[in-house]
Amino acid sequence: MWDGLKVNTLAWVPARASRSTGYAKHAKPSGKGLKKPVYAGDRTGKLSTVNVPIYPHNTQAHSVHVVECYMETVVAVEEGEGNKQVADPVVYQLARVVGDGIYIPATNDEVMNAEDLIDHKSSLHFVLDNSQTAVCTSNDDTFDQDFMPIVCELEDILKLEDPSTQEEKSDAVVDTTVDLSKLNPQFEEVAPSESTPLDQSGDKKQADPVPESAESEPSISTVCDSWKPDFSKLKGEICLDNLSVKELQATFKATFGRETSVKDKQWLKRRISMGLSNSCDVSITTFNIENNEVKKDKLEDCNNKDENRNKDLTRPEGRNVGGDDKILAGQSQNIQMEDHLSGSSKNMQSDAPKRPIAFEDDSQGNKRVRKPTRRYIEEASESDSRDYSGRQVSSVRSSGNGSRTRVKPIHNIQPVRRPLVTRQDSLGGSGVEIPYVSRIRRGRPRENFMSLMRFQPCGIGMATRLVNKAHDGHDPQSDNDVENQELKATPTTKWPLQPEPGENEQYSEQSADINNNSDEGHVDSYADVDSDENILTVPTAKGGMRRKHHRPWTLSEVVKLVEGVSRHGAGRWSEIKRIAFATCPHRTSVDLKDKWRNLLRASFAQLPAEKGVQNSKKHSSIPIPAPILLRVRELAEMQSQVSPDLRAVKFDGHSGTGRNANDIRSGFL
DNA sequence: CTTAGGG
DNA sequence: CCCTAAG
Repeated sequence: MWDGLKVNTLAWVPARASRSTGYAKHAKPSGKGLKKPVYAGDRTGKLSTVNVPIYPHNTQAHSVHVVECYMETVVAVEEGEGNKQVADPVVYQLARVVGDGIYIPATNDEVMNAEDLIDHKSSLHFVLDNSQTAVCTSNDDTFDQDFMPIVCELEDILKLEDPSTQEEKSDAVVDTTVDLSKLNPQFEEVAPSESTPLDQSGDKKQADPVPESAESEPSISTVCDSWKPDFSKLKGEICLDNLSVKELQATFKATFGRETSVKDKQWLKRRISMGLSNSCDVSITTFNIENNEVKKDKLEDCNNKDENRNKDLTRPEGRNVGGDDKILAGQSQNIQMEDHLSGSSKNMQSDAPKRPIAFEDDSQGNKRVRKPTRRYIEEASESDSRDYSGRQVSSVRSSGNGSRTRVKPIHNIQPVRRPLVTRQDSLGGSGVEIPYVSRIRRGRPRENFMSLMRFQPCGIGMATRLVNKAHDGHDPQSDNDVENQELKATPTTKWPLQPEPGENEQYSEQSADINNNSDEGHVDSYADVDSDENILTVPTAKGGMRRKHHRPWTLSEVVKLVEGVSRHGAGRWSEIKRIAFATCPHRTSVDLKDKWRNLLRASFAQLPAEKGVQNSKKHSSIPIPAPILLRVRELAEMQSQVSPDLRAVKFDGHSGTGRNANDIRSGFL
């Protein structure tokens, strides 16, 4: 058990949290140096804790609370430490041991099946790995130290890679993949055994809050069967069943952002539904708490499972078990509720005075006021005093020192090589050229980029390519010798066998391509895009130009985002980033915010039409399925972040009033 | 460092 | 996406 990891086993391994927030901070509890392994949940429902030993200091059991569970990641906090640990969840990812301490990110199938098999806890147990040293040859000390996988010994998982054989597997194995509920503790109580969600909305409320492990278990495939049509019933009308292989492939692409050559309908459907189920199987807290009673919001979740959430509040164990908000919000939620219940609306009152007086009367649109940005001032001023341009800018830059750490050193290093790079000032068409100083490095700072990606399925591909790229033509802005060296120096061999780079998303064509010997070789049309350094633009197929490191959002990313917002509330971007996007080193919290903003627009823009599964725009970006947009809209309304005019279109009375329980940061928007 | 907004 | 201001 302590002899390290068996080859071909799956393990939950700590993942780096994010590049923006940093691993050490969140995943490495100070002082302890080691993170606790975690187990994701079991079928009996309530389980959100598990006892695991902690290596190497002792083998004493430790409890961990699973607070979040996404497809490939599990987030947990140490149990019983309440307050301080809530802020420090640890993210674990499923990985496979391929030998000699080499890990590769779990494939999609593995993830799915692990989720599935995890339910049958009899069939798995966890062991701690003491073979860190073998595993971690990295230079990243935190990595070495922190590596502590838990293993699910599930050999059979390995056999599930072949889509063609999957079809022959028992339904129990194959079809449950959609039912994330089993993996995520918070879902345990909400999985309806049958009946379509749309129908449930009424009864579910009064439904007996008995754990349905007993009922739902035998009907796994029922759930699934009913789920698919259900999904098609959603206003979005995605009906995977009716789609041809071609269409399924298209949907797959839309969902995961890449093509697939798999022709297996079942396989495609599974994958797509899984990509989407993240959003639609998820229960959302859409209720308001008023006067000590839970009032369901008018808004309905995709599957209307939220009703079940109400039960959580009345159920005794609910508080202890609740998967998401309840734990994450944790203690503060109690406070929140106090506020709500006491009717003192402390939030509002205490917040209001703090607000600048100028905002007082701006009941709705109290957006932050911004004075003109420095850039704007600069550019504006430069447009009429061109001879200053050089010095002015640079002086301003240097005055803003500290915050621009990524610019300054570069200047110091290579001041001469870029004597005068200029860009066209777009301001007012004046055509003034101004120094390009501020654009030297567009990418975000790459703090330990490589080590960061080591555990990121989504990063591997990029990493590999980065290394390759390090040799080819330096772009004009190759002021990054340091980085390049770093890249070359760092052996990208941590997950060497991962032929499936991509974006960590819920796909893995690995199996497919291997088995089909597929014609379509290039699976990864997007991953290249983000090879960083290439700052400029690349020609796209349509002749347009696209920014080089623009990485289109995949549907599943969108789904994750939406889900994240639903859990943590819009605005908690770093939180969402850390938890839901732990496996996506790109996508900073800012990105999330931006994307959400776009989704918001999209969701309301689409309102009038209210038709069309996938807006048949010729947008090169992926179309957002209507159900998702719908949910975005719901969340937006829920969190009263709909702009007034848009809101007018939708609801009438319910606009700015009710702050729901989900809106933890009520009083400020 | 994080969030909000403008570009 | 990028950038910056404001906390």
